[in-house]
Amino acid sequence: MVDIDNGSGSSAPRKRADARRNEETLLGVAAAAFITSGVDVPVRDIAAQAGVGVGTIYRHFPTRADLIVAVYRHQVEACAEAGPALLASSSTPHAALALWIDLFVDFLVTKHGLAEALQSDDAAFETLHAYFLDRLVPVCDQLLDAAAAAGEISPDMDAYQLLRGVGNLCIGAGNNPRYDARRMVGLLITGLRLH
Amino acid sequence: MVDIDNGSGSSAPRKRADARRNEETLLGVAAAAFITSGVDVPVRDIAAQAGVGVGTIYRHFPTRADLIVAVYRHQVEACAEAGPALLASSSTPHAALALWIDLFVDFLVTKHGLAEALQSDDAAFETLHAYFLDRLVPVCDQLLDAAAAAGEISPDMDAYQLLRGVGNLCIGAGNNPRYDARRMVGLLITGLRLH
DNA sequence: TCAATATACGGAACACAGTTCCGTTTGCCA
DNA sequence: TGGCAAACGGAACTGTGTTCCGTATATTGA
Repeated sequence: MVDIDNGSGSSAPRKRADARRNEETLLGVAAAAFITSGVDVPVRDIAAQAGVGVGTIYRHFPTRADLIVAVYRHQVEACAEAGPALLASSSTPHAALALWIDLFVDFLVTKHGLAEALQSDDAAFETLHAYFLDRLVPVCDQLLDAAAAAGEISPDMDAYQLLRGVGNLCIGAGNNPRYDARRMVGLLITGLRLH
Repeated sequence: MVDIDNGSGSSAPRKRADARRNEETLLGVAAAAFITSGVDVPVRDIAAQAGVGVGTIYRHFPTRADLIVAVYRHQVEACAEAGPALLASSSTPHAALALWIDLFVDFLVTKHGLAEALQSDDAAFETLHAYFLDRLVPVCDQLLDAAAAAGEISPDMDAYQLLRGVGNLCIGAGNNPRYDARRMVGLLITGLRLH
């Protein structure tokens, strides 16, 4: 569904040069717009900024979720890859889990509206949901397993549920000085620990 | 902003009978619609169900938030009043806090879309936000103070922040069997406890 | 270099929900 | 019962997502 390559190699028939150029431009403009206006920024605004028609956006990114995924793919990958690394370098699995969750939270709270979109049950965000889950649940699962094996946490904590809870706690952070998502998530992870 | 009385007493000039009747009807229809379609049900749908024009809804309830508050006012009051009662009847302040939060969570997870609306930064939900906060923050504060005084929790937990976190955790509950908001909130409250 | 053609583009048009506004109706009181 | 303030209904306006199709153009083969 989301295919950003095709700059040279790969099998697909290879896209036209203007199409590739537009896709590139759109990714850049969207990234900037997400920062200034949140991921809910109107499609028309992005189109206008990029100097293309709305049709062009929809052709490249059939749903808003596809655009969001494309913009943040690198960062999500980095987060996913940090999981095993932290597990190897931390003093205990629970510490690794806490650090990894911190990474995830830092990512979410700096993306205006992303946490909201991630939890939305709107069908338009299905792809977004699926991508994050596919990529991060296995990593989280690994960390939870390790912590459970070490007897640090109860073995019945589900990775999906934990990520969902953490994502929920990040909603509204970043535009409300009285709410500190990091602190709340910290409490949640503390609560996970056995004694 | 929200005035539902005027059936007889009070000072205001007293409303016309048809107006009072419509308000009553709208509250009933809205309550039913909120259950079947969530608090985001289109205004037109409520109007059609009630057999009135949309203008009539807006006249009685200037914003959707006013309608939601009117529908759930009794339950919120009950929740607020349960705070001191639980504090008096529980074994420890932390236990009272946990029970009270459970009450709040039970309320939220059974109202499709309410938790989302509560955290939305959409200006239309300002009234909703304000009402819940005005009514519940002081109660939560009292419980937190008592628990802190008993040395059960850290004294720097802010009631607003805790309620916000709990509200966030309730988002998406009730339409996702894989996510148990009660469990997540339980972890949060556990994490609050010192040792 | 020059058609021919598939590919991509732009933006008008449509769908849908919130909200406003005003001509019409109706309850109330003298 | 007549007059009027109060309330009503719903058409119309706004903003946003999404679709669709006539037009433009990159690419390719001759």
